[in-house]
Amino acid sequence: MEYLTVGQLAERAGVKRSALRYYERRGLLLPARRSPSGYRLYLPDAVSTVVFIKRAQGLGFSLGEIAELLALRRAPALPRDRVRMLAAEKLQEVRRRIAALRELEAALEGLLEACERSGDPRSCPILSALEVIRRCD
Amino acid sequence: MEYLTVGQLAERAGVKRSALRYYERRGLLLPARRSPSGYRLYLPDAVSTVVFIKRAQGLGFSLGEIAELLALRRAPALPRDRVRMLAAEKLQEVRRRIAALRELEAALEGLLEACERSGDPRSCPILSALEVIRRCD
DNA sequence: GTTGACCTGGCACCGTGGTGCAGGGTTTAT
DNA sequence: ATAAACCCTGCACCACGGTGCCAGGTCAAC
Repeated sequence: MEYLTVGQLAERAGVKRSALRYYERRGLLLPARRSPSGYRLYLPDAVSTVVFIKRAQGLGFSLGEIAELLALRRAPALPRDRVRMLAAEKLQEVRRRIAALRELEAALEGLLEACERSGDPRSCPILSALEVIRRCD
Repeated sequence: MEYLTVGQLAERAGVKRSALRYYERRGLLLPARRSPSGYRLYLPDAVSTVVFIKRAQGLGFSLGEIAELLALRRAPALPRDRVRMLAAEKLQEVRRRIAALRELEAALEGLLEACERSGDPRSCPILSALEVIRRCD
C-alpha cells in the first residue's frame, strides 16, 4: 500500500473524513494526489501532518495559526525564530487567559462566600451582586 | 419619561439595539410592552436586567445559563440553593479551564526552553514536538 | 453482477453571540 | 412639509471548527 485513501488517513490520524476535507479547504493540507477516478491519495507521512494539526490544536493554536506553522515546517530554510515567536505569543495569550479566569474564579468564590454568610432567606447575594450598577469601577 | 425605547435602553445599558432584540429572541428579556405603533416600551428597571446580563456574561455564564438565572430572579420564592448551585458549578468549570490552560502553559514553556537549549539550526524542537507520534500517552 | 463499503463535490446546518441591511412605518425638529 | 432620526420585521451574514446529507461514481468480494 503506497498511498492512503482519505478514509484510511482519517482512521490512522484519529479524525473524521470530513475534517480532512475541511483542512484541505482551509489550506492546512495540501491538495492530495488523485487517483484516475478522482480519489485523494495521501502519502503515509500525511499522518504526521494531521497529528501535527491535532497536537497544535491541543496547544491552543487556531487553524489559521496552524496553517502558518505548517507553512514554516515546509519552508526550505527552517525559520526557527518565527516559530519561537509564535509559541511565545501563544504562551502570553494563554497566560492572559489564565489571569482572566483567575479573576473570574475569585469573583465567583466571593459571591459563594457571601451566600454562605447571608442568613436572610429573602435575598440572594449572588443575584443582587449581578444587578447592582457599580458606581466605582 | 415613563418608558424607554429600545435605543434609549441600549444606550443606558451600554449595548446595541440589535443585542437587545437578540436577548428578547433568546428569552432573556421578556417581550416588552408596545406603543400603539409597535415600538417596544421598557420600564426603566429593564436597565438593571441588561446590566445583570452583562455582568453574568462577565462571570462566564452563557446566555442560556443567564436565562435560567433571570428566571430564578423573577421566581416568586427565591430559589437561593439553585442559584448557589449554578454559581458553584460555574466555579468548578472555571477551575477546570484554568487547570487545562496551566497544562498548556507548561507545555509551551517546555517547548520554548527546548528551543533555547537546542543549538542545531537545522532542527526546530517545537515543530518536531508537534509532529512526533507519542507512543506512551 | 450485484452488494456493500468506500469515494466525489456541493451545499446546508450546528452552536455561540451577536451585527447589518432592506424595505418599510413613525416621530421629532425645523 | 420635509428631513433626520428613530423604530419595526425578517433575513442574511460573520468567525470557529467542523458535521451531515445528497446524488452519484468506484472498487472489492463473493
